[in-house]
Amino acid sequence: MPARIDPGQRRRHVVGAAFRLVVAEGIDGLSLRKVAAEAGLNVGSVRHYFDGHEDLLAAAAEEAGDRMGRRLARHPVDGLRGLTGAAALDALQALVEEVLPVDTERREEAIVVLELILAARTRPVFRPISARMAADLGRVVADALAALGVRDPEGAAAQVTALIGGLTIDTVTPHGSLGVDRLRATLRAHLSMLLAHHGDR
Amino acid sequence: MPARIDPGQRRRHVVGAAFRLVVAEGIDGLSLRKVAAEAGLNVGSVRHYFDGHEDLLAAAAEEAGDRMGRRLARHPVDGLRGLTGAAALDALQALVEEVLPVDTERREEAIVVLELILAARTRPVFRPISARMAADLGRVVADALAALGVRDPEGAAAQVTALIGGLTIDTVTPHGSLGVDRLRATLRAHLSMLLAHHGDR
DNA sequence: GCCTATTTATCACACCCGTGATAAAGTCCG
DNA sequence: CGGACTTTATCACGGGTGTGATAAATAGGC
Repeated sequence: MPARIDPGQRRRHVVGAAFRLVVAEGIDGLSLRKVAAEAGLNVGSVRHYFDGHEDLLAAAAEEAGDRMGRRLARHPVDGLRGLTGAAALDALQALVEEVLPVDTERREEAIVVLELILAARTRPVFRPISARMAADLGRVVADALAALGVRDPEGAAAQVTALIGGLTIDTVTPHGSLGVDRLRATLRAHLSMLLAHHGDR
Repeated sequence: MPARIDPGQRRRHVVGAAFRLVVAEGIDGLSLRKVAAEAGLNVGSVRHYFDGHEDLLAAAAEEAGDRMGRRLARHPVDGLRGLTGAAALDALQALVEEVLPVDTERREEAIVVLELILAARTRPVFRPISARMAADLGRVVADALAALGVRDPEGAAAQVTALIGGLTIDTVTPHGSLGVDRLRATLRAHLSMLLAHHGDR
C-alpha cells in the first residue's frame, strides 16, 4: 500500500494555496474549486486530503496559528530579563514585530489570522483556535512585559495586544494607509511610553 | 403619481434589516432574500429601492459612516480646549468611547464598520467610504489631542486610532474576551499615559 | 506480472445566489 | 369612475458552491 508522494507535503501545498487565496480574496472568496486550481490539482484530490470545506479552513487556520506561535517562540522571555533603556525597547519591539505585517511573509500571516478572528465572530468552528491564538499572544506579551519590570503587566499587555490588532488593520487594509515605517514608529512610541511610564516596579 | 408610504423611511427600514443581518452573520452572510425576509418584505420590493446587491451594501456602509460621524460631531473640539488633568482625560475618553462598542447600539455600528473596512481590502467598492471614515476619525482624534495640548498630535492620534481598532476587535469577537469594563479601563490607561507623557507642549 | 490500496479525476445532484423581465395590486389625481 | 404611476409580488435563467458516489490511473509488495 504505497504512496508515490508525501501526504504531509501535499497537505502543506494545498494549505499554501488556501493561504494565497485568503490573502487575495478574503476568507469567503475561498472555495474548493479555487483552491484546487490555485494548487494545480483537482477538486477530488483536494477533497481526498481534506474531508470538506470546513476541514480545509480549519487546517489553514491551524497553520496560521502555528506559524505565529513559532515566530513568538524564537524570542524566549529569559532573554529579556534585566534589560533596560534602549535595549529593552529594541527587544520588546522585535518581539512584537514578529506578529505585525512588516514584510510580505508576516503580512500574509497577519491577513489570514485577521480574517480568521473576524470570521470566528459568526462561525463557531473557528472559535477555539481563535481564542487559543489570542491567549497565546497575550501570555507572551504579558510575560515579556513582566520580565522587563513593567508594572501591571496584564493591563499593559491588553494595551499592546489591542495596538497590535489596530496596527494590523491599518496596515493591511487600504484605508489610509499606514506604511511599514509609520507602523514601526507608532509601535515604538507606544512601547517607549509604556516602559517609561510603568517601567519602575 | 403617489406613494402611500415614505420612500426614505422604507429605505431606512431596509438598511436597518441589512444592519442586523451583517451583525448576525457577517457581511458575506448578506443576501437580498435574507434582507427581504428580515425586513418583512419581498425581494422585488427591496430591489425596487436598491438597484442591486452592491447598492444595498453601499447604502448600509454609508449609514454606518453617517451614524459614527454624527456621534463624533456631538463632541466639538472647542469644548476640549484648555482642559487639564482629570477633566481632559474624561472628555477625551468620552469622545473616543463614541466609536467603541460600549453598548448595543455602538456595538452594532462598530461591527458593521469593522466588517466594512475588512471587506474593503478585497472589494474596491468599499474603498472610498472606508478611507473617508478612517480619515474623519483620525482628524477628529488629532484635533482633540491638539486642543488638549498634546505634543505631536498626529503621532498620538495614530496610536489612539490603532488602539480603537484593536479594542473593537477584542470586544466584538469572542476570542477572549474583553468586557466593556476592561475595554474602558484599557483605553483610560492609554489615554492617561498619553496625556501625562506628552501633555506639556 | 498480478493484486491491492492509494491517489486522481469526473460525474451528477441539490442548494443558494443575483438579476432581468413581467404581471398584479394598490393609490392618488383629475 | 378612469387613467397614470408607484409599489409589490413572482417567475425563470445562468452561475457558483459543497457534497456524495464512482470510475480511472498509479505505484508498490509478493
